[in-house]
Amino acid sequence: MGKWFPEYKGLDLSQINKDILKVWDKNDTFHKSIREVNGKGEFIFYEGPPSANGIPGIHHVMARTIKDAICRFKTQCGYEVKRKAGWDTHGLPVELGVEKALGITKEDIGTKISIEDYNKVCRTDVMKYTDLWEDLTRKMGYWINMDHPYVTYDNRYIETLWWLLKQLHTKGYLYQGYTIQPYSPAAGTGLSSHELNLPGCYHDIKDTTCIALFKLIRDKKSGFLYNNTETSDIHMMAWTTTPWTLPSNTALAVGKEITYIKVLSFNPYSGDPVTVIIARDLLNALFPESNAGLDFSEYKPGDKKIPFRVLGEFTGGELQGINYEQLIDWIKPAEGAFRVLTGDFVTTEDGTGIVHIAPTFGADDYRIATENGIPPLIVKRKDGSFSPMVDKRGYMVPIADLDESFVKQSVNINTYTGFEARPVKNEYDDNLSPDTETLDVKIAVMLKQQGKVFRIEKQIHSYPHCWRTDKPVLYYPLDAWFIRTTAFRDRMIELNNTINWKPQSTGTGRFGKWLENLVDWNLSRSRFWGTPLPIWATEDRKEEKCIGSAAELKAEIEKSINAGFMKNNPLGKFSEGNNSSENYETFDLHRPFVDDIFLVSDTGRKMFREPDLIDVWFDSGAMPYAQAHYPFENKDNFHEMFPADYIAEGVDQTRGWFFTLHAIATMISDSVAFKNIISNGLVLDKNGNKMSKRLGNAVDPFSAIDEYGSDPLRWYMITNAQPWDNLKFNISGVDEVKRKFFGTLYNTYSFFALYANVDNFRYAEKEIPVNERPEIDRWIISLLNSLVKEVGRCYDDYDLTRAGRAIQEFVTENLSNWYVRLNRKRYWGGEYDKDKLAAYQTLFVCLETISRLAAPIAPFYMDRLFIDLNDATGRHKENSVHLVLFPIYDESLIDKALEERMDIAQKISSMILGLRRKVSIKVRQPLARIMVPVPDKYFKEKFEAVKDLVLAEVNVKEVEYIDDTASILVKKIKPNFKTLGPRYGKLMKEISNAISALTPQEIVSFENTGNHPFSINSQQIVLTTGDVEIISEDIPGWQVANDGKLTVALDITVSDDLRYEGIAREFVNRIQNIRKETGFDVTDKITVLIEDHDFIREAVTRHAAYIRSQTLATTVNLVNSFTGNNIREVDIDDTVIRISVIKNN
RNA sequence: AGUCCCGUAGCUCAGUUGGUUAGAGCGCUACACUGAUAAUGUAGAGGUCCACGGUUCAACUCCGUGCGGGACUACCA
Repeated sequence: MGKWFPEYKGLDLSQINKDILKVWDKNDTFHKSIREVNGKGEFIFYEGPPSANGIPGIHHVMARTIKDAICRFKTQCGYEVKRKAGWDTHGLPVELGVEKALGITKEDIGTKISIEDYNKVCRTDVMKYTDLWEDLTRKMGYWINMDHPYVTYDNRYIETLWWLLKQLHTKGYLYQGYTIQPYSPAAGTGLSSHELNLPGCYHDIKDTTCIALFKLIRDKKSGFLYNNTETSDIHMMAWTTTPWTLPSNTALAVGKEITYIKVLSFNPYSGDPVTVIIARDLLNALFPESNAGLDFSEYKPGDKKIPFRVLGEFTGGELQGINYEQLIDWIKPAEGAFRVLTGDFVTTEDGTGIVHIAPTFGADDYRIATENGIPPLIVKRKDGSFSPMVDKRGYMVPIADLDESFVKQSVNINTYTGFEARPVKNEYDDNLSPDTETLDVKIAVMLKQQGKVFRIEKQIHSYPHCWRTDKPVLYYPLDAWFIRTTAFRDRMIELNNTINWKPQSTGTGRFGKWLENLVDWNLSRSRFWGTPLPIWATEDRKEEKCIGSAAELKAEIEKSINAGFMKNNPLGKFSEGNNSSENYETFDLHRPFVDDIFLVSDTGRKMFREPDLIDVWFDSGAMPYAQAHYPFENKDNFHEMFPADYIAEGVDQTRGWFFTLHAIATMISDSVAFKNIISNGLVLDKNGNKMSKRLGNAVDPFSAIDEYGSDPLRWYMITNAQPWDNLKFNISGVDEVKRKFFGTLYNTYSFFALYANVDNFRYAEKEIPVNERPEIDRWIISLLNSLVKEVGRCYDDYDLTRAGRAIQEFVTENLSNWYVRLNRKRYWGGEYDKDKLAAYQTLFVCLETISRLAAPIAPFYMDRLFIDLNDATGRHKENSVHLVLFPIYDESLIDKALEERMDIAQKISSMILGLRRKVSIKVRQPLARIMVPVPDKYFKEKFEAVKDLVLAEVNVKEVEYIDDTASILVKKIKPNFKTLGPRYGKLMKEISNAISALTPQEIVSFENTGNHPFSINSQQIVLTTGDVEIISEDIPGWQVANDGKLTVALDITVSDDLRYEGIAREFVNRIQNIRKETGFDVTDKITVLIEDHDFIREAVTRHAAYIRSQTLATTVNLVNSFTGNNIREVDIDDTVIRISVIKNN
């Protein structure tokens, strides 16, 4: 005898989770699933490596479900799905975590703790929650290959990174420059953006602002400006909140499309006439409209009201390229300075619409200056280095610090002397009292005396402060290494257009726009735990070397030893070509060890390593290469792992991992790194707030999985909202999924198993051809095939949400609530005949197909279901749903007409049930007939096919069609806007009114003749039946219900015959309940004795046979008195009857 | 500030090329049904489809401008 279909006491998804994990372990299911079928080939997935120094959260379950479901689906499609796990181990979060744990700050590293010890702590700390992560991976059913995960701190991983960097360096794409970064002069350190975002960093401070006047040089370019000027000079006005940057000014920026005007007026401080240029939109901010009419001749210096006159108008584009005189002549810059540029960041919201550019102190300034070849204002120091004219302590450079010949050439000692060695903000010098005149004020006053300023004002604005010292931050240029990503901008955009983004808008919008506005990638990080920059340079930076492999480094060190710069070779034990971890553990490429390596230049000079680390995003973005240790390994089969077919991460990775993957692949391989991508949104708490440990609203994935099992969690996350929408995570939603979807599916299976076991169904019989099965079987099979088609299409399109929703709808609505409900009687009792077999086969196939369709999203329960179905029948040789191929749909089994018929049946049934409820007649009480008006000629044919189902469902004897339309039906007519709208346009409103005004007679005649001519505004209009919708709304004297075109009427007369039958059904119901309460088995035979009573006598006598058949009773007798036990009292229509139900021996 | 996502019932979400009664589930209320029962059915209450403007015979749907929530990037005279 074959196995049974297992029957369960209840649905415990948490237990199933655990059981299935054991089964997978025992059968090694995951490894078996990594195979290809039918030569499908590989499907490559890249895992965005998590960092194991944090505890996994519920959002990781979300992201990983999305990853997992697609990979499982592709496995089911026959692909060999490659997916290597990895760990991200470098980076600031790790360091900050360690700093916190050790109670130290960045300054302590190298002093209180050695870099070596510090990095040692980082190395262990970063893996501290590895166990938790692996546990989550396992419990949530995330199938990823954990056998040999890549680890970014591994020397082999770093070696690939170095190789990649060398490729870029060789081609000139890796260069040193500087970048404007927030810097704390008081703490002597740069600040990261997150340090700037710490709460309380921004304070309001009061600054001196001024509008400076930049005198233009009259030449060919500017000549057109002077044609109607009364003054000999023309000035551009530029506003600044940091007058101390004015000495560093080397350019002015205007907006290309912005309109500027030339204004004649007086300098309010000197009283001299001036001609100035300002944006037209901002004219009245400086020159009040009310002063426009003032007489120039009456103006006296010192007057509050200053007359002005507009003399001309031009665009920013016309001003481009004009030269001006240096505003403050302390230090001369290199050639090419003092030019008007155009910049897209210039606005007319405040100031003058003209922006002063100091390339050494502003990010925008730096960028626009670089793009236009404008030199920054820098000074040469005694040690030969160059720096901005403000030093890192926040002081104007003292003349004494400067190179002597530079001073001779470029410094105006007379003018500079009063200002050198002053702090740019008083806070930087503890000896200065807060009310000391600031440098800003001093400069402003100086400009005022020289007539070079138009207005001086105090302004309050918010400004970032250093969180350690609480002193204002300085934006300061710091050395950094860059990758020239801008050189690849167009190619990156081109390649991006070939990527399938989900949602598309993230690709074209957020990511696409990011690429269009790309700047060079700042690779430098002044930290300790990370991949060191493999560049060595001589002290004067004239010569540099970029190292691309361990072997190369070893060889270079040998040269260095020969040159006498090193004593021994730290890579001495390393042997090239041996890729074992042992070989790669004989040295360490991290700091401080690399810092102690000195190389020799080609000219024999000593070279030092550049102290920076590289951005960790380079680590993760290089993962396609580095996980393979390319090109040191996998050189020939790299195409089998690159590019990825699919990746998925949170949308917050757009500028992170998504970008670095894309950039590196473009630069190194001229290829995309991934072909398809899902970027998901955030997981918020149920109120839409960000989850955080601090607020205590974070959901623990482990306890959620433990309570519900992973499947409901996964199902909820996928089906509740599209992945890219933020998910408001509510655990009650998980509970609902459990009850609604899994509960219903489990019930359906339980129902099937119960009867299949009774009848010993094992799917051993020959399959009954679908066209020989009953209508309702063909209907559910049709829907099932439609479902397979739809779900497959959705998965193929990376649309998990639609796939899951379609499956759920099918299971709960169609399979359970309609198919099983209507077919229950086919399974219990009766012969094991063809009809019953068809019922079993149909339901079995539905269940089995569902398990295969839903397996990617709910891998545990679906495998349970599949195994239970398959073990009893042995239909598949595979012992897991994850090893079986995705179902294939049969187009010929999809019958849309049949689906429509059943839709009619469902609607009419529910209308009749509604009517019964309205008049309070129980469904158990049979009724004689329903009447259905026939809306069109095909209707009768359609309804005949499903008539029996409807009648059985609503307990009515027969159906009567009403095709005679005129007499009893009350009709309603509605215009069909879709056909009429395009034809009549503006007349629609009146036509609509005319149609609703039709009398019943007119409607009838319209129906009979098939057209209805009439006129509106003397325009002739002819309606045909296609232009309107005629529905039968009411049948006077009947209980009637409507749903769209469908109408049904119910005859509610209860004759004696019907009443007797109703009573008999009441008895069946009571006896069934007694059977169940008493604990009889479903198959037990019984004897029923009913106390005789006038009210029920006729009913029981007439329908004894019916009662017997329904309740498995051998005898149903009326008696006057009882003996024996199990005597109950039942209430039938308020009459109490005693009844005895006894199991036969 | 820029870019992107979202805004439909108390809650979570559908709503397909614009077409006239805007749907589902949960929750609430009432009544039914029940040898699938931690289910199920029917009905009721609950909507200015964020606002305003435009296109159109017709806008939840298309366009524009705001407002609100969120994410990322950036911090500017």
